[in-house]
Amino acid sequence: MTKTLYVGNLPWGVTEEDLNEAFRAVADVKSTRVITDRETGRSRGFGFVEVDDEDVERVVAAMNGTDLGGRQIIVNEARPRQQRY
DNA sequence: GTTGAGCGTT
Repeated sequence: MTKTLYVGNLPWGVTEEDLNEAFRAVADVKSTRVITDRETGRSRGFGFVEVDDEDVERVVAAMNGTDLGGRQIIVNEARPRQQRY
């Protein structure tokens, strides 16, 4: 099973490859997704990383607050997509 | 060519 991680506070130039390279050092990254603006195509400055659910806590502990592309990224378990508070 | 808290596309 896999779980999704929310990755925020990203620099504008960061890509899925950057996330993959950064997170693959800590866990087996299933997939990465950087949210880009649907209309303009520019990065929104955050993304999602999918890893094995048993690795989620380790990845958060290892990557949250670390530097990526010059900024300290925010790593946390993502919320369900449908629910919107 | 810009921006800076946030939670993604069917």
